[in-house]
Amino acid sequence: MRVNIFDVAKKSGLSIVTVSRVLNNAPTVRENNRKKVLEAIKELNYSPNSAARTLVRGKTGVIGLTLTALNDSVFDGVVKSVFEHLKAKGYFLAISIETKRSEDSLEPCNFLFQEDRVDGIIVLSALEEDAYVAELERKHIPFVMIDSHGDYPEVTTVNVDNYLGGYEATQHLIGLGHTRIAHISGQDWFLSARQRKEGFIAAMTEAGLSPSLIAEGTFGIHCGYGIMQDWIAKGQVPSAIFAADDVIALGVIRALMEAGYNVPHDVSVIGYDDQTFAKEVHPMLTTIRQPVEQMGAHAVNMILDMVQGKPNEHIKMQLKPELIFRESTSKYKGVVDKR
Amino acid sequence: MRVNIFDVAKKSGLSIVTVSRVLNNAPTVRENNRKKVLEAIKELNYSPNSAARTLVRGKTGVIGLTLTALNDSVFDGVVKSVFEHLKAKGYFLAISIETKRSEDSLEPCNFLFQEDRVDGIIVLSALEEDAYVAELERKHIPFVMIDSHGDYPEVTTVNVDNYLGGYEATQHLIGLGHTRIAHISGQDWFLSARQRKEGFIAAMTEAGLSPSLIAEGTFGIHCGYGIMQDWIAKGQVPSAIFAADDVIALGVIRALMEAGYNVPHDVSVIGYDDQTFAKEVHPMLTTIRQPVEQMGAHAVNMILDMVQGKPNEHIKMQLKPELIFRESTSKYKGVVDKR
DNA sequence: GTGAAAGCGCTAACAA
DNA sequence: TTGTTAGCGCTTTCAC
Repeated sequence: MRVNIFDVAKKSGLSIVTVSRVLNNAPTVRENNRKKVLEAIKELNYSPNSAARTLVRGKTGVIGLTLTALNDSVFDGVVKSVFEHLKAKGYFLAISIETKRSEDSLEPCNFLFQEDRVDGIIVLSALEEDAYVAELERKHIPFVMIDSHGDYPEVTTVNVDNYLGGYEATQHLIGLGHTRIAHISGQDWFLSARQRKEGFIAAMTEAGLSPSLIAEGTFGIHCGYGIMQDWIAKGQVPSAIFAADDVIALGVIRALMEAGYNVPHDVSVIGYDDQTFAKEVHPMLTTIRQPVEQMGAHAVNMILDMVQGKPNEHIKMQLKPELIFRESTSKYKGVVDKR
Repeated sequence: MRVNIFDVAKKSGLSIVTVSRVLNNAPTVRENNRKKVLEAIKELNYSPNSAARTLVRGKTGVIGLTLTALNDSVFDGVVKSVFEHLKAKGYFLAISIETKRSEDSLEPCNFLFQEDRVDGIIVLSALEEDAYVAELERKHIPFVMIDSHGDYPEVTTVNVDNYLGGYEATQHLIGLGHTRIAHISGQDWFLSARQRKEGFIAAMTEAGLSPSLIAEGTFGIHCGYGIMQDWIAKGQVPSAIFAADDVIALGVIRALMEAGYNVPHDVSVIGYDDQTFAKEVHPMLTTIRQPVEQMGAHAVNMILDMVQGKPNEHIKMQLKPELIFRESTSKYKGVVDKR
């Protein structure tokens, strides 16, 4: 059978209480005895049973994270960051991957919420946010949302300033001399998509340009290709395009290349997210990078504060994105015409 | 305070034992009483404390998964599959992201292994496999390895036939009429890299071609770009290239395009893994897809069998990859020369 | 500084 | 069919 605290007590000649004290770094243990216990622990290769601890302490020591996809540089970065910071504080990470629920499913909105296996939850860019918020509040499970789409005054959130990102992406293009600039946005029900678009509009308007070329696309999907093809067919090729994410940008570039346009010579394209592939493709993507490490770090700090009962005035953290200037954008070279 | 089994017992007018029986679907409960209990459970919104269950049952109901990166279509697919299959069996998924250990770290090789929080572990394409295997066997933690690089006779593994993948990729190129075919491999210490290379060599040799153009690259890193540039500089441009993964292929294509070559007109390039971006780039990548869903499904079945004590003769499962023919490869058009 | 005893919430023997 | 009793391994009063 597994070695337990009694075995350690017996071996060290002390009581289980003293062993427990050593385990928990209680100051009231004679140095000599502490050594004995530590030695016994090492010799027996003992480690405390976490279920027993959880039972008596009422805390599990694990934080849940719900997300929809892993294969994304932003999510990947955030998850890694969350994992590392949790690990540093002695917490475990449990993951729940939310797939689209079938319409008529009666299943509660998330697996992780069904049991008491986590002390708190980090919700990363959820699809069905409203349901999550409602359920989590009903169950009184502490939670933090990263990249939330809706607006929940009572909820603690960590977001990146998408307005600023859209604004800076557009300014970058304007600074390069472009005036006919298009934007392909994400789905409108994503707050982030709306904010990037607003940033675009603001920058354009400020520069006295018309922000009229806007198409609504779909994050992460190859919509850029179709939209661009459409614009090409209609003879509406702008000299620069701000795509709401890198995948859209990729599709745009593919359509342009197939139609004989050169990027960035004929058309500049800027993406968003700085996906891993962004610096592998030809041309390398100019894009907006999100501060994934910080996002994870803050989310962890906040959720642990909440779990540990520290006051938390449902903070709204807002982080800044960063422009990464690579090859897919360049100075305006003149009227665009298919060569 | 949280509602517990006593509350349910009181409310339903039965003992906690009967409640427990209902919870565990014991057949020996009068239908009438079962209903009463169920009703009380619902009214009180009760759910059993998992720590208490874990403590008494000696099983946690969670399976750990260790990996090195998420941002990869293959890993992503496997993790999703593992998650879904575990969920279907009522298990939770805990994740540990292995980052490279600092040289002098005394830290045990993996976080998840340190406590008794998991019933078993799925090791996904680990970097320091030997250490893992040793540690896990020493601790008697059941485990299954997916995409293992070394050769461990005693370990249960799920792998994809990389030899076959390399063979088919090469055959595809040969079938297209190519004869001067190069291969950029992954690091040689990856079994998968060696096997893909062997498949390449076998296919070439079988066709009476010389498999002499081989360069050792680095999985997932932009090595393809540099190697291809080198070949171009030396005037050693083959008419087709089999890259050991899609990222390498991307780099190869970028170098070719920058040097004025057309892919696939001048040079055909085939990748490996079918990353998400593979069908977004221009040209869309021809590649080898791994059966990620099956990999996850089998790994889960195996680990749960082991956890539940079913006999398991350290199975070596070998799955088949699939060729995805897209745009980056085409029929041999004649001598390659820069146009 | 240390230990005896109670109890966290549940399941498994054993009786009834 | 149901309930009583005894733990699972640990932490936490509360005496000593």
